[in-house]
Amino acid sequence: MNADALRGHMDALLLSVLEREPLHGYAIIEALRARSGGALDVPTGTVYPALRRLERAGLLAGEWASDGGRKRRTYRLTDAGREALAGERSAWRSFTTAIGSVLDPLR
Amino acid sequence: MNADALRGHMDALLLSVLEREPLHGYAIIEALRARSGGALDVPTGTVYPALRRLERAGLLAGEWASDGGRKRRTYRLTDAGREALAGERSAWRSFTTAIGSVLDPLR
DNA sequence: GCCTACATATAGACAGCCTACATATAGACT
DNA sequence: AGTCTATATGTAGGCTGTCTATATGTAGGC
Repeated sequence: MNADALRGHMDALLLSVLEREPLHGYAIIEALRARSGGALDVPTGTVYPALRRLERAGLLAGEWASDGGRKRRTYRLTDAGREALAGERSAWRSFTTAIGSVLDPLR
Repeated sequence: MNADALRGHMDALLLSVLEREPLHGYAIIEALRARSGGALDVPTGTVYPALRRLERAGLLAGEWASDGGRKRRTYRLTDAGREALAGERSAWRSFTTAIGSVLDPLR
């Protein structure tokens, strides 16, 4: 997976994976890998700053928790995050339609 | 259309639009707009540098021509460009499948 | 003369994803 | 005890490609 291709779609991925249940960063990375069948292997240096950014934007709410000795920062979708996710989904459809109509010779 | 979303897909778009016939930059922009039903309106400051980049990479070959007093630089796909286009198409399918599998709740 | 469409090009800003590094706990194996 | 792997979070700095803004010039309509 080319790095640049992800540009601008990271937010949608993070919001989407948090739709059903709150997760912490590491679990999010695993969920992305699992859901994509291994195609998406996003480095920590991408995810953690992105989560912070989304939290600052009010789309996520983060909270520290402890499981044994390990500290985890668990993120959940805010209401604004849920709205943003709907927008991202819509944007994704427009995006694939637009690029697809150029790339796909039969259309 | 969000600017960042295009990242890493510009090459595929440009190669694809040049697949059938050589075109000059301005015509490429119009072709992208037409094929996408107006969704893709790529600024000149994006296209011209990108064409140069693809030419340096050996995927396109550019040639100056004149139509009346107007100078045009017409680009055509090289063999390497045709191969690259096939790779871009394949990458695009992988990409949409991967992202789609995360974004689409029914899958 | 002025405006729009056609046509190309560059400089500099900006954003976000990456690599690499730093830190720390838990558990398995030797 | 020491090592290794998996778990878990985080930052600094680099890279690169898209954008905005600007510049230049021709052709044709009004």
